[in-house]
Amino acid sequence: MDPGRVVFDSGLARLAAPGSGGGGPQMLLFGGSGGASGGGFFRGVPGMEDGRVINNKRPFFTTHEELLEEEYYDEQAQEKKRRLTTDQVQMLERSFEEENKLEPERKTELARRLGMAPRQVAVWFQNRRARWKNKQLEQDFDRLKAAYDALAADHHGVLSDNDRLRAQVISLTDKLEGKVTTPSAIAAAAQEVDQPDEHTAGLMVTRQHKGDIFNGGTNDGSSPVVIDVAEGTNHSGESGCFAGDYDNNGCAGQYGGGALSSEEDGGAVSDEGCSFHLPDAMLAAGLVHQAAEEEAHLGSWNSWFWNE
DNA sequence: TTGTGTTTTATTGCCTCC
DNA sequence: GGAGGCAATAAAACACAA
Repeated sequence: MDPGRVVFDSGLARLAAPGSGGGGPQMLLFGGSGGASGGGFFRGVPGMEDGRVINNKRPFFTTHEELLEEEYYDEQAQEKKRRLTTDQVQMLERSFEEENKLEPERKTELARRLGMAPRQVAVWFQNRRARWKNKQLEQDFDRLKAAYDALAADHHGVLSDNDRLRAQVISLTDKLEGKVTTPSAIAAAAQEVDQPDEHTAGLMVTRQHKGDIFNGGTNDGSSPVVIDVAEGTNHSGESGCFAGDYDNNGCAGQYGGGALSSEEDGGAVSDEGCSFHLPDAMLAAGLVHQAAEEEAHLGSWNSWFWNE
């Protein structure tokens, strides 16, 4: 094709009707603003004047065969870019929805039907995949954020439960004020307090005592599970809900360290002269455990406890 | 009209696969 | 080694508020 030849006629009209026959004059990029931004087709395009090539630059409209020449395309790349028409974009979008990867045959066919260079089609798909990926990432982020928010709300609920249970502990402590020094009294106190709700029970089941003292060694699941309040831990190695809440130094606090020392501390109980209070069923259970250890020193009351 | 932010088109360089 | 994909980026086109 003569480099100086410019085809004006139906270039845009054909673009407005994609697929309306191939082989005719096609539009390539560059060439001013084809519509939205106003101005003539060739406004501001170097080498063009009244639609005529006035130097050795190629025209904006050319044949399909030339569109397929990458060399020609590269040559044109030095000029201004222009946006694809609405129809071109729509068709590309439809094609992208069918398959977001572009096989060579499809690329060639799309380029032919849209009057674009194959490389242009490839670039469009590349950029479209990038936009699609970004959108996916945004959606993933939104989903994760929603999940996080739900978890945070749930966590807030747990904290509220925690506060409520603390208040319950204080209330029950008041009710159960008084010296409790014997295993039978402890057991009675434990029975007096409210049955723990599901949440409290969950908190209580924090550790299966190895070598359960009540059963003489093995824990078959039927024996009491105790919480180690003396260490102020939740038995996962971290400070738990009640960590630091109870004075574990000496007997001054509600729970004297000696009185509630766990078997990890050696199990030896030295609560002489100390008195302590039972806050609720949970802690009473801890005291039951503790008292049992005391009894272990004095002699076995295991059978007594379970047969009581 | 102009400044500024966003979107779109295109390039570059690197990587992977055949 | 060539083809194709992707991330990063440039730059033109576009949108919009002041």
